[in-house]
Amino acid sequence: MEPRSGCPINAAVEVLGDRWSLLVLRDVIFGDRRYFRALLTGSIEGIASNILADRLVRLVEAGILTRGTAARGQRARYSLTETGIQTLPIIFALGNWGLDWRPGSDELRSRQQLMRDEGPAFIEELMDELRVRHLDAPPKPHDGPGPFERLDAAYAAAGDAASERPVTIGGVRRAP
Amino acid sequence: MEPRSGCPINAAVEVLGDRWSLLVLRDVIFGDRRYFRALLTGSIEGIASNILADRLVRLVEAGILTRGTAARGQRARYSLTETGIQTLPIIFALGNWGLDWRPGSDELRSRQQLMRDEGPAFIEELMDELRVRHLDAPPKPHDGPGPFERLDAAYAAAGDAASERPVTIGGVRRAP
DNA sequence: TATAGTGGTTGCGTTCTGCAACTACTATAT
DNA sequence: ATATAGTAGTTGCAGAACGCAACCACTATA
Repeated sequence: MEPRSGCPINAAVEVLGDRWSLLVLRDVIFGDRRYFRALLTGSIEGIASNILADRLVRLVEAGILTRGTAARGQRARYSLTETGIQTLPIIFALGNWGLDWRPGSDELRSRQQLMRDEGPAFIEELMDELRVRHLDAPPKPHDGPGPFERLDAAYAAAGDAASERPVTIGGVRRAP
Repeated sequence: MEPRSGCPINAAVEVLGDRWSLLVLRDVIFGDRRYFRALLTGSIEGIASNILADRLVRLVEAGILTRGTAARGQRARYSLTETGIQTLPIIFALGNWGLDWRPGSDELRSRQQLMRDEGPAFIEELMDELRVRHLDAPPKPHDGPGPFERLDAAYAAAGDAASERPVTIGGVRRAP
């Protein structure tokens, strides 16, 4: 994989510029999916197992993920490196653009909306929390829920609202 | 091109997640390359003509570029839309990551370095200038050189420095 | 009338992607 | 001991995307 040029934008595109790598990272970061099966079955876009296997190898080779030592057939845990944690601003920028200029579902858009509303400090907070989860950094004390808890709460609220609306009759919630 | 999911990150990846689209946009934005031949011959990564033609069609379809009306064999000028201008933060984030975590050449890295050093306001300044160039927005008055002139100067200085160093003898510049 | 320049298109071989089935191993329950 | 479920992948194969070189249709200039 010799680089096509010395441009830093190209250097990033060569590693991350395909239809799956950034989605795998998204699921590792926001979904806290650390195992092959979790990434495979949890992917809303439906990644194929051979593609996932290939991307995990590439991301490890690029120094974005590390793979815990595990023999074949054993649970192998993937962790973000600092290099991987630093892809969050890229994912954030992509999500903001998608939110503004592409269609999408309300549930999934709510997470991006919250991140943007909270401002740049929130991204730093998320990255700090990723260092705790993936790099064994000492936890920082928050008052109140952590950044990922707030994201999950926003997502759950939007999901409930979206699934409630069509099955609510006379203000009474019905079974889905 | 039905979306694989309603996630805004995925929505952006579906449009921009390949090995060429963002590099074409980089050349339109930073190199001010507006014509097919300029993009083709100016590409440092060496894009093929059929790939470039395909990407221009896709970027126009996605509402990122517009194509000036021109018959076959006539110069057709491509312009950024507001949607296209708003990809700058994505390109900026990718470049920052590439600068930090991937190797590259000093000349090409200097532009990214300057953008980062100047801070977020500089990105806004660049986007404003793109609106002038591509959307016929009224020019904003600056004192001193515009943002792209500053970038080009940084690039030229780094390029000179890189090519000067080995051919400078006794402090006197020699012909390359 | 020729030459250079415009924006592409066409063949053709290579690489990447995606689906389904399968492999090899471990852990747990019977 | 044997069956079952769960782990992380691998393999085969077909179709799509990519990349190189050559070519096309048109315009402007000499």
